[in-house]
Amino acid sequence: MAKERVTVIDIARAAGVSKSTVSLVLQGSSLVNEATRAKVNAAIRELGYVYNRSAANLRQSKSKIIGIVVNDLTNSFFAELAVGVDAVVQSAGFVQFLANTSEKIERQREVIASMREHGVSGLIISPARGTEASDLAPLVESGIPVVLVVRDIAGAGVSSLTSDNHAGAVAAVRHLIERGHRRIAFLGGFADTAVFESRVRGYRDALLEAGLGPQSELVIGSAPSRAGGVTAIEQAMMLKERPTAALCFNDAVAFGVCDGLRARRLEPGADFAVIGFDDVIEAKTAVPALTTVSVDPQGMGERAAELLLKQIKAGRAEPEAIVSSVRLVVRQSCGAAAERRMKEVSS
Amino acid sequence: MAKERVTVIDIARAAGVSKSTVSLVLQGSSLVNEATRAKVNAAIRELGYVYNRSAANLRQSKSKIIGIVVNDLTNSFFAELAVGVDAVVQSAGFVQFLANTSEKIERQREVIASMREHGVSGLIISPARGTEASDLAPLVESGIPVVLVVRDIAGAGVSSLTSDNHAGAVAAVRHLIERGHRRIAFLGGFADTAVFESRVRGYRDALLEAGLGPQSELVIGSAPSRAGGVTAIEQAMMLKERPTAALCFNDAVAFGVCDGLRARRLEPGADFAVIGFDDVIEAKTAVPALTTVSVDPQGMGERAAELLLKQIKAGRAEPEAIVSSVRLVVRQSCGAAAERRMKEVSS
DNA sequence: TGACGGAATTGGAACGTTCCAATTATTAAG
DNA sequence: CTTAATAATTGGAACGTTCCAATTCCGTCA
Repeated sequence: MAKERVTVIDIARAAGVSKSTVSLVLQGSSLVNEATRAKVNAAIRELGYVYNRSAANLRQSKSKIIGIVVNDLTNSFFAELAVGVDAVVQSAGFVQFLANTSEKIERQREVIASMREHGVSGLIISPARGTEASDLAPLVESGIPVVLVVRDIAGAGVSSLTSDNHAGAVAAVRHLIERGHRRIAFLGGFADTAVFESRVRGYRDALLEAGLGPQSELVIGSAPSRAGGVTAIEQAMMLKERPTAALCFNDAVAFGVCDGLRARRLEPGADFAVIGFDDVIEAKTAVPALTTVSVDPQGMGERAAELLLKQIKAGRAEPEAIVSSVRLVVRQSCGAAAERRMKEVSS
Repeated sequence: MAKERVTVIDIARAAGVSKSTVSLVLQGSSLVNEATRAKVNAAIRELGYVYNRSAANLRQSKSKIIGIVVNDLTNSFFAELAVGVDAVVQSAGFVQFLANTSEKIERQREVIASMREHGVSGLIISPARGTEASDLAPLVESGIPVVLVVRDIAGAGVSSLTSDNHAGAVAAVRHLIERGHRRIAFLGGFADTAVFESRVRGYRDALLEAGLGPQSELVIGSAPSRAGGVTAIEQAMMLKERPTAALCFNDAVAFGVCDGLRARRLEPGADFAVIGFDDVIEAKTAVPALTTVSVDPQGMGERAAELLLKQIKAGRAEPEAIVSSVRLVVRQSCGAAAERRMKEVSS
């Protein structure tokens, strides 16, 4: 029962042609006669041939693999990003090699090395916290196209695709100010990331623009998770002057903030306004539906993949830094929808 | 700047040894002298050599890749499963090839074919809805070790790792009955899956055991998502005789049910008892914390990977069907924790 | 000194594909 | 019927590694 591997040579023999012809058929070449193509395909089915990509890769010294490395797959933002990438990558005839680093630089180094050994033709990386340009240097020198996504790294010399975090935060805070809020917190996230930095900067700028001084005690970091959101809002509610609204680092934190609010018998959307960031799928269906800055992770994954494929096709391309625009999606959790409904009725 | 690929031969030349010796070093063979090993390693670093796995795979006709195909990566249950697999697989020196089928049989066929072409040494599959034994036949005939996870497929002739859905459902429903509930609903999930079938069977058996007749109108299917949970509970509340408690198909549905309850000004845990299934990470931190049947997706991923690695090592092993036990984790959403606290105080 | 044995090293063949240049078959034109 | 042009097919080399059998090295013992 231990079957020998069937190779192009076996197919060739069965179909009465040469291995070169079989190879041509495999590649869908137009050079081969329709009748022989049929014969060959029949033999392939007959013998249960499976293509050996290792051999092909070796010969052509290139593969149809693209690698994607994410820092936290259990965060649904990144899971969605990955499925976005997968969708376009596979429809371009590539296959995706996905690795999760759990924010560990060392693990990231390993998986990138492993991907290079497998001869990926390109890499999409959402770098782990603390990744520096020097960590990526050997990779970019090798000339493999790389697209950094979500988190950019200064001086890395590769393309990047990030969201306009600053503008998103500004829009969210302006909206809260319009709704009459004066004490607005920024909750969650690790302070040492570029994403955090730009979102907080947007938050500060919007506050300043409205003449509301910098309220440093209202910026409260935490793990960027649901649990982190709970602790952040608890901390915020310990202040003598409590906030009445919060912009959260991401949607997971925002959900945690809602949880923490309810634990204190406060209803998010009614008693306290909360705005998230990212617009993960659950944001729409949660109760109250989450007002959030839509980043469209899946769409970002798709665009990153397209950018990468373009670079692969073009050979060596100039690195470009794309910042994709975001928009505020107003739902219930900031209390705005209700007010607007009233306004619509009264006008 | 276009660099030539550096190969073992270049290393050999630089280190003044033969390519065979370099190969030995690469494989960590004990045959090679410590001094030469050092020389070779120095040359490897010096020239920036990167191992070509395609060539190695071709020669040895085996790879260090294991494939994992899941039916829905955006569901955090499966994302966690994947990270569990990744953890053990990578510490065994393998690398993970992850693909998402989005429940599409056709896509599943493609990714499995692609993985075979890449010469994976084993496959962990959480099959798409409607997958039949015949879909997997060519794969299992090829002798590649396969472990089915989460969803078993009758007659496939491969190992499987599932959770004890029946026992979990029985435990959950018994708990609700003990708490005094008499009208208990089963909410969410697609009726044509084996997982649904066994959970509902457990639900029915527990009801029967307590002399509560079959309450067929209380079994309400829906998409196994948060949005699905909202619609299911809405439907349940339209009945003339409303339920007072529900066992949900999974945690996502349970969260949706909580949302739907709140939309009707009912507080989950106080006014209505809800129990989930799976115990995803958010279950613990949600408010109210979700009572749920713990399936430990990450642990399941780890066990599936271990099972697969064992089979790969053993060559051809007898297929085994493992059903991993589950346990009811009582938190707040079923109202039990509060009662118990009262009891503890009074006793 | 020579023979022996274990440790370390080595050249060449092989893995299954693709590419290239060359060959053969077919058709069209004169 | 010959020649040219085009279409279809082909054998062999090459890709970078590992494996095998063979060889060299070196110290030890008689």
